[in-house]
Amino acid sequence: MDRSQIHRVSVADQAASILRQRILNGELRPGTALQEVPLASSLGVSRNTMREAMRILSLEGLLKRSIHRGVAVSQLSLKDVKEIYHLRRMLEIPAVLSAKSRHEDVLPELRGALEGYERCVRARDWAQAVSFDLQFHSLLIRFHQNRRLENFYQTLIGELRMGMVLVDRRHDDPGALIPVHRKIYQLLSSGKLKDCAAVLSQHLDDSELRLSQVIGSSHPAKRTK
Amino acid sequence: MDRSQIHRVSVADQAASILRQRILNGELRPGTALQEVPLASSLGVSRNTMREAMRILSLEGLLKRSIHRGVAVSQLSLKDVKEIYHLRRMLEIPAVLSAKSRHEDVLPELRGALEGYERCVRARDWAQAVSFDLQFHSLLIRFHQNRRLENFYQTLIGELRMGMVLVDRRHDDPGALIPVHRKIYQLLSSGKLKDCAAVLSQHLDDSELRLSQVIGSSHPAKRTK
DNA sequence: CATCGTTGAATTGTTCAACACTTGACAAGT
DNA sequence: ACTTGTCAAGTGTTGAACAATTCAACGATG
Repeated sequence: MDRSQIHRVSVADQAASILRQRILNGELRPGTALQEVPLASSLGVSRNTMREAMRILSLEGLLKRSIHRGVAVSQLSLKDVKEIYHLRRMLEIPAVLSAKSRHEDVLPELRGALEGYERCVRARDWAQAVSFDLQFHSLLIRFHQNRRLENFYQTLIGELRMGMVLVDRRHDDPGALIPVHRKIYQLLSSGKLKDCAAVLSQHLDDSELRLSQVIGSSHPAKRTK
Repeated sequence: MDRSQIHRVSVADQAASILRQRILNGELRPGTALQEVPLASSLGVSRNTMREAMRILSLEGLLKRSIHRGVAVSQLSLKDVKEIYHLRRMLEIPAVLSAKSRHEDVLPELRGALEGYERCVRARDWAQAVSFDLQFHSLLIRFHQNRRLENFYQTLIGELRMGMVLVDRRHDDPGALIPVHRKIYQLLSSGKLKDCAAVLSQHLDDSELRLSQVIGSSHPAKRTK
Protein backbone atom coordinates (compact mmCIF):
# COMPACT_ATOMS: atom_id res chain seq x y z
CA MET A 1 0.00 0.00 0.00
CA ASP A 2 2.85 2.31 0.72
CA ARG A 3 4.88 2.56 -2.41
CA SER A 4 8.52 3.42 -1.97
CA GLN A 5 8.33 6.63 -3.89
CA ILE A 6 5.80 8.23 -6.11
CA HIS A 7 6.87 9.35 -9.55
CA ARG A 8 7.71 12.82 -8.35
CA VAL A 9 10.78 13.75 -10.32
CA SER A 10 11.24 16.92 -12.26
CA VAL A 11 11.48 16.77 -16.02
CA ALA A 12 14.94 18.29 -15.86
CA ASP A 13 16.14 15.45 -13.66
CA GLN A 14 14.65 12.88 -16.00
CA ALA A 15 16.26 14.52 -18.99
CA ALA A 16 19.57 14.49 -17.15
CA SER A 17 19.13 10.79 -16.37
CA ILE A 18 18.42 9.94 -19.98
CA LEU A 19 21.42 11.90 -21.16
CA ARG A 20 23.58 10.36 -18.44
CA GLN A 21 22.52 6.93 -19.54
CA ARG A 22 23.38 7.67 -23.15
CA ILE A 23 26.81 8.90 -22.18
CA LEU A 24 27.53 5.98 -19.88
CA ASN A 25 26.35 3.50 -22.47
CA GLY A 26 28.78 4.88 -24.98
CA GLU A 27 25.98 6.03 -27.25
CA LEU A 28 27.39 9.52 -26.92
CA ARG A 29 31.13 9.26 -27.10
CA PRO A 30 33.62 11.55 -25.38
CA GLY A 31 34.16 14.73 -27.33
CA THR A 32 30.71 14.75 -28.88
CA ALA A 33 29.30 18.26 -29.04
CA LEU A 34 25.76 18.67 -27.76
CA GLN A 35 23.53 21.46 -28.99
CA GLU A 36 20.71 22.65 -26.85
CA VAL A 37 17.89 23.05 -29.34
CA PRO A 38 18.20 19.74 -31.22
CA LEU A 39 18.68 17.81 -27.98
CA ALA A 40 15.77 19.51 -26.30
CA SER A 41 13.39 18.83 -29.16
CA SER A 42 14.61 15.26 -29.52
CA LEU A 43 13.69 14.64 -25.89
CA GLY A 44 10.50 16.65 -26.15
CA VAL A 45 11.45 19.21 -23.54
CA SER A 46 12.02 22.93 -23.69
CA ARG A 47 15.38 24.53 -24.10
CA ASN A 48 15.46 25.88 -20.55
CA THR A 49 14.75 22.47 -19.09
CA MET A 50 17.49 20.96 -21.21
CA ARG A 51 19.86 23.64 -19.98
CA GLU A 52 19.09 22.64 -16.40
CA ALA A 53 19.74 19.01 -17.27
CA MET A 54 23.05 19.92 -18.87
CA ARG A 55 23.97 21.98 -15.84
CA ILE A 56 23.46 18.90 -13.68
CA LEU A 57 25.64 16.70 -15.84
CA SER A 58 28.36 19.29 -16.14
CA LEU A 59 28.55 19.52 -12.35
CA GLU A 60 28.85 15.75 -12.29
CA GLY A 61 31.80 15.99 -14.62
CA LEU A 62 30.17 14.17 -17.50
CA LEU A 63 29.79 17.26 -19.64
CA LYS A 64 32.24 20.08 -20.13
CA ARG A 65 30.94 23.60 -20.66
CA SER A 66 32.80 26.29 -22.51
CA ILE A 67 31.03 29.57 -22.26
CA HIS A 68 29.40 30.62 -25.51
CA ARG A 69 31.08 27.65 -27.13
CA GLY A 70 28.67 24.93 -26.19
CA VAL A 71 28.91 21.75 -24.17
CA ALA A 72 30.58 18.49 -25.08
CA VAL A 73 30.89 15.05 -23.55
CA SER A 74 33.94 15.12 -21.31
CA GLN A 75 37.06 13.36 -22.36
CA LEU A 76 39.23 11.58 -19.83
CA SER A 77 42.89 12.45 -19.89
CA LEU A 78 45.64 10.23 -18.59
CA LYS A 79 45.91 12.58 -15.65
CA ASP A 80 42.21 12.08 -14.93
CA VAL A 81 42.64 8.32 -14.93
CA LYS A 82 45.57 8.60 -12.57
CA GLU A 83 43.60 10.84 -10.24
CA ILE A 84 40.56 8.63 -10.21
CA TYR A 85 42.49 5.45 -9.51
CA HIS A 86 44.43 7.18 -6.79
CA LEU A 87 41.10 7.90 -5.17
CA ARG A 88 39.77 4.43 -5.77
CA ARG A 89 42.75 2.95 -3.95
CA MET A 90 42.36 5.48 -1.19
CA LEU A 91 38.69 4.63 -0.73
CA GLU A 92 38.23 0.97 -1.61
CA ILE A 93 41.13 -0.54 0.28
CA PRO A 94 40.24 1.02 3.64
CA ALA A 95 36.67 0.03 2.88
CA VAL A 96 37.39 -3.68 2.77
CA LEU A 97 39.76 -3.36 5.71
CA SER A 98 36.97 -1.87 7.78
CA ALA A 99 34.49 -4.58 6.83
CA LYS A 100 32.96 -5.89 9.98
CA SER A 101 30.57 -8.70 10.62
CA ARG A 102 27.78 -6.18 11.22
CA HIS A 103 28.05 -5.20 7.58
CA GLU A 104 26.86 -8.58 6.45
CA ASP A 105 23.91 -7.15 4.61
CA VAL A 106 26.27 -6.01 1.88
CA LEU A 107 27.57 -9.47 1.13
CA PRO A 108 24.44 -10.74 -0.64
CA GLU A 109 24.45 -7.65 -2.83
CA LEU A 110 28.09 -8.18 -3.66
CA ARG A 111 27.26 -11.73 -4.60
CA GLY A 112 24.44 -10.49 -6.78
CA ALA A 113 26.71 -8.10 -8.63
CA LEU A 114 29.28 -10.84 -9.02
CA GLU A 115 26.79 -13.24 -10.53
CA GLY A 116 25.35 -10.56 -12.76
CA TYR A 117 28.82 -9.83 -14.03
CA GLU A 118 29.51 -13.45 -14.83
CA ARG A 119 26.17 -13.80 -16.55
CA CYS A 120 26.87 -10.81 -18.77
CA VAL A 121 30.33 -12.03 -19.67
CA ARG A 122 28.90 -15.37 -20.75
CA ALA A 123 26.30 -13.50 -22.82
CA ARG A 124 29.02 -11.28 -24.30
CA ASP A 125 27.10 -8.22 -23.09
CA TRP A 126 30.10 -6.15 -22.20
CA ALA A 127 28.42 -2.84 -21.62
CA GLN A 128 26.19 -4.40 -18.99
CA ALA A 129 29.14 -6.33 -17.63
CA VAL A 130 31.00 -3.09 -17.01
CA SER A 131 27.99 -1.89 -15.05
CA PHE A 132 28.05 -4.91 -12.79
CA ASP A 133 31.80 -4.63 -12.40
CA LEU A 134 31.55 -1.05 -11.21
CA GLN A 135 28.52 -1.84 -9.08
CA PHE A 136 30.59 -4.46 -7.31
CA HIS A 137 33.18 -1.87 -6.40
CA SER A 138 30.55 0.65 -5.43
CA LEU A 139 29.19 -1.84 -2.95
CA LEU A 140 32.60 -2.08 -1.33
CA ILE A 141 32.35 1.61 -0.51
CA ARG A 142 29.22 0.83 1.47
CA PHE A 143 31.45 -0.52 4.21
CA HIS A 144 32.34 3.04 5.06
CA GLN A 145 28.68 3.68 5.80
CA ASN A 146 28.95 7.23 4.56
CA ARG A 147 26.36 8.52 2.15
CA ARG A 148 28.41 11.51 1.02
CA LEU A 149 31.32 9.26 0.23
CA GLU A 150 29.09 6.95 -1.76
CA ASN A 151 27.81 9.84 -3.83
CA PHE A 152 31.30 11.09 -4.47
CA TYR A 153 32.49 7.64 -5.43
CA GLN A 154 29.51 7.28 -7.72
CA THR A 155 30.45 10.38 -9.69
CA LEU A 156 34.01 9.10 -9.91
CA ILE A 157 32.72 5.83 -11.30
CA GLY A 158 30.56 7.73 -13.74
CA GLU A 159 33.54 9.54 -15.16
CA LEU A 160 35.50 6.33 -15.29
CA ARG A 161 32.76 4.45 -17.05
CA MET A 162 32.64 7.14 -19.68
CA GLY A 163 36.24 6.31 -20.48
CA MET A 164 35.67 2.59 -20.27
CA VAL A 165 33.31 2.52 -23.21
CA LEU A 166 36.46 2.89 -25.23
CA VAL A 167 37.82 -0.28 -23.72
CA ASP A 168 34.87 -2.39 -24.79
CA ARG A 169 35.83 -2.50 -28.42
CA ARG A 170 39.31 -3.85 -27.92
CA HIS A 171 38.56 -5.87 -24.85
CA ASP A 172 40.31 -9.07 -25.78
CA ASP A 173 39.79 -10.98 -22.58
CA PRO A 174 36.63 -9.80 -20.85
CA GLY A 175 36.26 -12.86 -18.65
CA ALA A 176 39.66 -12.58 -17.03
CA LEU A 177 38.27 -10.50 -14.20
CA ILE A 178 35.85 -13.15 -13.02
CA PRO A 179 38.31 -15.06 -10.83
CA VAL A 180 39.63 -11.80 -9.38
CA HIS A 181 36.22 -10.63 -8.28
CA ARG A 182 35.42 -14.10 -7.02
CA LYS A 183 38.59 -14.09 -4.97
CA ILE A 184 37.84 -10.68 -3.52
CA TYR A 185 34.37 -11.78 -2.53
CA GLN A 186 35.61 -15.00 -1.03
CA LEU A 187 38.37 -13.40 1.02
CA LEU A 188 35.97 -10.73 2.14
CA SER A 189 33.26 -13.08 3.27
CA SER A 190 35.75 -15.25 5.13
CA GLY A 191 37.19 -12.30 6.99
CA LYS A 192 40.67 -12.37 5.46
CA LEU A 193 40.66 -8.64 5.02
CA LYS A 194 44.39 -8.09 4.60
CA ASP A 195 44.61 -10.64 1.82
CA CYS A 196 41.50 -9.19 0.26
CA ALA A 197 42.99 -5.72 0.27
CA ALA A 198 46.12 -7.03 -1.41
CA VAL A 199 44.18 -8.69 -4.20
CA LEU A 200 42.03 -5.62 -4.62
CA SER A 201 45.07 -3.40 -4.82
CA GLN A 202 46.57 -5.53 -7.55
CA HIS A 203 43.25 -5.57 -9.37
CA LEU A 204 43.09 -1.80 -9.34
CA ASP A 205 46.65 -1.55 -10.63
CA ASP A 206 45.81 -3.84 -13.53
CA SER A 207 42.63 -1.99 -14.30
CA GLU A 208 44.35 1.38 -14.29
CA LEU A 209 47.10 0.12 -16.54
CA ARG A 210 44.68 -1.28 -19.08
CA LEU A 211 42.56 1.86 -19.19
CA SER A 212 45.61 4.12 -19.37
CA GLN A 213 46.89 2.22 -22.37
CA VAL A 214 43.61 2.61 -24.20
CA ILE A 215 43.27 6.28 -23.37
CA GLY A 216 46.88 6.94 -24.23
CA SER A 217 46.61 5.36 -27.65
CA SER A 218 43.18 6.85 -28.24
CA HIS A 219 44.16 10.49 -28.19
CA PRO A 220 47.93 10.62 -28.22
CA ALA A 221 50.14 13.57 -27.43
CA LYS A 222 48.66 16.84 -28.55
CA ARG A 223 49.88 18.01 -31.90
CA THR A 224 51.86 21.14 -31.36
CA LYS A 225 51.39 23.07 -34.53
CA MET B 1 48.01 37.64 -24.57
CA ASP B 2 46.80 37.04 -21.07
CA ARG B 3 43.36 35.57 -21.50
CA SER B 4 43.15 33.88 -18.13
CA GLN B 5 42.22 37.04 -16.30
CA ILE B 6 39.28 38.12 -18.40
CA HIS B 7 36.12 38.26 -16.37
CA ARG B 8 33.97 35.94 -18.42
CA VAL B 9 31.58 34.20 -16.08
CA SER B 10 27.94 33.54 -16.69
CA VAL B 11 25.39 35.49 -14.73
CA ALA B 12 24.04 32.27 -13.26
CA ASP B 13 27.46 31.44 -11.83
CA GLN B 14 27.81 34.89 -10.37
CA ALA B 15 24.38 34.69 -8.80
CA ALA B 16 25.32 31.33 -7.33
CA SER B 17 28.53 32.80 -5.93
CA ILE B 18 26.70 35.67 -4.29
CA LEU B 19 24.16 33.36 -2.76
CA ARG B 20 26.89 30.96 -1.64
CA GLN B 21 28.69 33.80 0.05
CA ARG B 22 25.56 34.87 1.88
CA ILE B 23 24.96 31.37 3.12
CA LEU B 24 28.54 30.80 4.21
CA ASN B 25 28.65 34.15 5.96
CA GLY B 26 25.62 33.21 8.00
CA GLU B 27 23.57 35.99 6.47
CA LEU B 28 21.16 33.31 5.34
CA ARG B 29 20.77 30.87 8.16
CA PRO B 30 20.05 27.17 7.81
CA GLY B 31 16.37 26.49 7.29
CA THR B 32 15.68 29.80 5.59
CA ALA B 33 13.26 29.37 2.71
CA LEU B 34 14.25 31.02 -0.53
CA GLN B 35 11.64 32.08 -3.07
CA GLU B 36 12.61 32.37 -6.66
CA VAL B 37 10.91 35.59 -7.70
CA PRO B 38 11.93 37.83 -4.79
CA LEU B 39 15.50 36.55 -4.86
CA ALA B 40 15.78 36.94 -8.61
CA SER B 41 14.55 40.50 -8.59
CA SER B 42 16.69 41.37 -5.58
CA LEU B 43 19.77 40.29 -7.52
CA GLY B 44 18.51 41.83 -10.74
CA VAL B 45 18.42 38.60 -12.72
CA SER B 46 15.63 36.69 -14.35
CA ARG B 47 13.83 33.84 -12.71
CA ASN B 48 15.30 31.24 -15.03
CA THR B 49 18.83 32.39 -14.29
CA MET B 50 18.13 32.27 -10.58
CA ARG B 51 16.84 28.75 -10.98
CA GLU B 52 20.12 27.75 -12.58
CA ALA B 53 22.02 29.35 -9.70
CA MET B 54 19.89 27.48 -7.19
CA ARG B 55 20.42 24.27 -9.08
CA ILE B 56 24.17 24.74 -8.69
CA LEU B 57 23.98 25.34 -4.97
CA SER B 58 21.61 22.45 -4.40
CA LEU B 59 24.07 20.13 -6.12
CA GLU B 60 26.75 21.50 -3.82
CA GLY B 61 24.60 20.57 -0.85
CA LEU B 62 24.09 24.13 0.36
CA LEU B 63 20.45 24.25 -0.67
CA LYS B 64 17.84 21.57 -0.32
CA ARG B 65 15.15 21.27 -2.96
CA SER B 66 11.73 19.78 -2.35
CA ILE B 67 9.82 19.53 -5.54
CA HIS B 68 7.00 22.03 -5.78
CA ARG B 69 7.75 22.97 -2.21
CA GLY B 70 10.60 25.36 -2.76
CA VAL B 71 14.24 25.45 -1.73
CA ALA B 72 15.71 26.18 1.68
CA VAL B 73 19.17 26.58 3.11
CA SER B 74 20.31 23.14 4.18
CA GLN B 75 20.41 22.26 7.82
CA LEU B 76 23.15 20.07 9.20
CA SER B 77 21.98 17.15 11.29
CA LEU B 78 24.10 15.36 13.84
CA LYS B 79 24.43 12.55 11.37
CA ASP B 80 25.76 14.97 8.77
CA VAL B 81 28.37 16.24 11.20
CA LYS B 82 29.41 12.71 11.99
CA GLU B 83 29.69 11.87 8.30
CA ILE B 84 31.69 14.93 7.44
CA TYR B 85 34.16 14.49 10.28
CA HIS B 86 34.55 10.85 9.40
CA LEU B 87 35.61 12.01 5.96
CA ARG B 88 37.85 14.73 7.29
CA ARG B 89 39.75 12.20 9.36
CA MET B 90 39.90 9.86 6.41
CA LEU B 91 41.31 12.57 4.16
CA GLU B 92 43.36 14.91 6.30
CA ILE B 93 45.35 12.41 8.32
CA PRO B 94 46.68 10.48 5.31
CA ALA B 95 47.35 13.86 3.76
CA VAL B 96 49.82 14.96 6.41
CA LEU B 97 51.30 11.48 6.56
CA SER B 98 52.03 11.65 2.86
CA ALA B 99 53.63 15.08 3.12
CA LYS B 100 56.95 14.95 1.37
CA SER B 101 59.71 17.44 1.02
CA ARG B 102 58.71 18.05 -2.57
CA HIS B 103 55.46 19.52 -1.33
CA GLU B 104 57.24 22.40 0.30
CA ASP B 105 55.36 24.95 -1.74
CA VAL B 106 52.33 24.34 0.47
CA LEU B 107 54.10 25.28 3.68
CA PRO B 108 54.20 29.03 3.04
CA GLU B 109 50.50 28.99 2.27
CA LEU B 110 49.81 27.09 5.47
CA ARG B 111 51.79 29.69 7.35
CA GLY B 112 49.78 32.41 5.66
CA ALA B 113 46.50 30.85 6.70
CA LEU B 114 47.84 30.38 10.21
CA GLU B 115 48.85 34.01 10.54
CA GLY B 116 45.57 35.19 9.02
CA TYR B 117 43.72 33.14 11.58
CA GLU B 118 45.66 34.60 14.47
CA ARG B 119 45.17 38.09 13.12
CA CYS B 120 41.40 37.61 12.91
CA VAL B 121 41.18 36.17 16.41
CA ARG B 122 43.01 39.19 17.80
CA ALA B 123 40.60 41.43 15.87
CA ARG B 124 37.64 39.42 17.15
CA ASP B 125 36.55 38.84 13.54
CA TRP B 126 35.29 35.34 14.04
CA ALA B 127 33.56 34.82 10.73
CA GLN B 128 36.78 35.57 8.91
CA ALA B 129 38.71 33.50 11.42
CA VAL B 130 36.59 30.47 10.59
CA SER B 131 37.48 31.01 6.95
CA PHE B 132 41.19 30.93 7.69
CA ASP B 133 40.74 27.92 9.93
CA LEU B 134 39.06 25.97 7.19
CA GLN B 135 41.49 27.22 4.60
CA PHE B 136 44.31 25.84 6.71
CA HIS B 137 42.76 22.40 6.62
CA SER B 138 41.98 22.67 2.92
CA LEU B 139 45.64 23.28 2.29
CA LEU B 140 46.47 20.03 4.04
CA ILE B 141 44.46 18.20 1.41
CA ARG B 142 46.79 19.62 -1.21
CA PHE B 143 49.36 17.05 -0.14
CA HIS B 144 47.27 14.46 -1.93
CA GLN B 145 47.83 16.37 -5.16
CA ASN B 146 44.42 15.39 -6.43
CA ARG B 147 42.17 18.06 -7.86
CA ARG B 148 38.99 16.02 -7.64
CA LEU B 149 39.66 15.33 -4.00
CA GLU B 150 40.25 19.01 -3.34
CA ASN B 151 36.93 19.89 -4.93
CA PHE B 152 35.12 17.25 -2.93
CA TYR B 153 36.76 18.39 0.27
CA GLN B 154 35.82 21.95 -0.55
CA THR B 155 32.14 21.11 -0.78
CA LEU B 156 32.41 19.25 2.52
CA ILE B 157 33.96 22.32 4.11
CA GLY B 158 31.20 24.43 2.63
CA GLU B 159 28.54 22.35 4.30
CA LEU B 160 30.47 22.40 7.53
CA ARG B 161 30.95 26.12 7.50
CA MET B 162 27.23 26.56 7.08
CA GLY B 163 26.81 24.80 10.40
CA MET B 164 29.66 26.66 12.02
CA VAL B 165 28.00 30.03 11.76
CA LEU B 166 25.91 28.75 14.65
CA VAL B 167 29.05 28.26 16.69
CA ASP B 168 30.20 31.83 16.35
CA ARG B 169 27.63 33.24 18.69
CA ARG B 170 28.46 31.07 21.66
CA HIS B 171 32.14 30.72 20.92
CA ASP B 172 33.52 31.33 24.36
CA ASP B 173 37.16 30.66 23.65
CA PRO B 174 37.95 31.46 20.04
CA GLY B 175 41.68 31.73 20.51
CA ALA B 176 42.13 28.26 21.95
CA LEU B 177 42.79 26.79 18.55
CA ILE B 178 45.83 28.94 17.85
CA PRO B 179 48.36 26.74 19.66
CA VAL B 180 46.87 23.62 18.06
CA HIS B 181 47.27 24.94 14.55
CA ARG B 182 50.71 26.22 15.42
CA LYS B 183 51.68 22.80 16.66
CA ILE B 184 50.37 21.11 13.54
CA TYR B 185 52.30 23.48 11.34
CA GLN B 186 55.45 23.09 13.36
CA LEU B 187 55.38 19.30 13.42
CA LEU B 188 54.56 19.25 9.74
CA SER B 189 57.39 21.52 8.69
CA SER B 190 59.87 19.59 10.83
CA GLY B 191 58.85 16.28 9.29
CA LYS B 192 57.39 14.70 12.41
CA LEU B 193 54.44 13.42 10.47
CA LYS B 194 53.25 10.77 12.91
CA ASP B 195 53.11 13.23 15.77
CA CYS B 196 51.44 15.73 13.52
CA ALA B 197 48.77 13.23 12.57
CA ALA B 198 48.11 12.51 16.22
CA VAL B 199 47.64 16.16 17.08
CA LEU B 200 45.46 16.65 14.04
CA SER B 201 43.33 13.66 14.97
CA GLN B 202 42.75 15.03 18.44
CA HIS B 203 41.99 18.43 17.00
CA LEU B 204 39.34 16.98 14.72
CA ASP B 205 37.79 15.08 17.61
CA ASP B 206 37.53 18.25 19.64
CA SER B 207 36.12 20.20 16.75
CA GLU B 208 33.50 17.57 16.03
CA LEU B 209 32.47 17.41 19.64
CA ARG B 210 32.04 21.16 19.89
CA LEU B 211 30.01 21.41 16.72
CA SER B 212 27.88 18.41 17.63
CA GLN B 213 27.01 19.96 20.94
CA VAL B 214 25.89 23.18 19.29
CA ILE B 215 23.91 21.40 16.59
CA GLY B 216 22.37 19.04 19.09
CA SER B 217 21.17 21.82 21.36
CA SER B 218 20.12 23.93 18.41
CA HIS B 219 17.40 21.63 17.17
CA PRO B 220 17.07 18.99 19.84
CA ALA B 221 13.74 17.59 18.68
CA LYS B 222 15.66 15.02 16.70
CA ARG B 223 14.90 11.51 17.75
CA THR B 224 17.46 9.15 16.30
CA LYS B 225 16.98 5.46 16.73
C1' DC C 1 -15.96 17.44 17.77
C1' DA C 2 -13.52 15.36 14.32
C1' DT C 3 -12.87 13.98 9.69
C1' DC C 4 -13.12 14.52 5.13
C1' DG C 5 -13.57 16.93 0.45
C1' DT C 6 -13.47 21.41 -1.80
C1' DT C 7 -11.95 25.75 -2.99
C1' DG C 8 -8.59 29.10 -4.10
C1' DA C 9 -4.35 31.65 -3.58
C1' DA C 10 0.56 31.14 -3.79
C1' DT C 11 4.62 29.00 -5.49
C1' DT C 12 7.13 26.10 -8.26
C1' DG C 13 7.74 23.52 -12.80
C1' DT C 14 7.82 24.12 -17.67
C1' DT C 15 7.28 26.14 -22.07
C1' DC C 16 7.76 29.65 -25.45
C1' DA C 17 9.52 33.53 -27.98
C1' DA C 18 12.41 37.13 -28.27
C1' DC C 19 16.82 39.61 -28.02
C1' DA C 20 21.85 40.35 -26.84
C1' DC C 21 26.27 38.59 -27.09
C1' DT C 22 30.05 35.52 -28.61
C1' DT C 23 32.24 32.59 -31.70
C1' DG C 24 34.00 30.70 -35.96
C1' DA C 25 34.22 30.77 -40.73
C1' DC C 26 34.35 32.94 -44.91
C1' DA C 27 34.99 36.74 -48.10
C1' DA C 28 37.00 41.08 -49.29
C1' DG C 29 40.48 44.24 -49.23
C1' DT C 30 45.40 45.61 -48.43
C1' DA D 1 50.05 36.13 -46.07
C1' DC D 2 47.70 39.41 -43.05
C1' DT D 3 44.09 42.02 -41.58
C1' DT D 4 39.41 43.42 -41.46
C1' DG D 5 34.37 43.10 -42.05
C1' DT D 6 30.44 40.52 -42.39
C1' DC D 7 27.30 36.95 -41.31
C1' DA D 8 25.17 32.78 -39.69
C1' DA D 9 24.85 29.76 -35.89
C1' DG D 10 24.69 28.97 -31.18
C1' DT D 11 24.67 30.18 -26.47
C1' DG D 12 23.29 33.48 -22.54
C1' DT D 13 19.53 35.88 -20.66
C1' DT D 14 15.13 37.80 -20.22
C1' DG D 15 10.13 38.18 -19.55
C1' DA D 16 5.70 36.43 -19.84
C1' DA D 17 2.67 32.90 -19.90
C1' DC D 18 0.53 28.45 -18.54
C1' DA D 19 0.39 23.92 -15.98
C1' DA D 20 0.97 21.35 -11.82
C1' DT D 21 1.28 21.10 -7.06
C1' DT D 22 1.10 22.45 -2.27
C1' DC D 23 -1.05 24.37 1.62
C1' DA D 24 -4.28 26.51 4.43
C1' DA D 25 -8.89 27.98 5.07
C1' DC D 26 -13.58 26.67 4.86
C1' DG D 27 -17.54 24.17 5.24
C1' DA D 28 -20.20 19.91 5.00
C1' DT D 29 -21.10 15.66 6.85
C1' DG D 30 -21.11 12.14 10.11
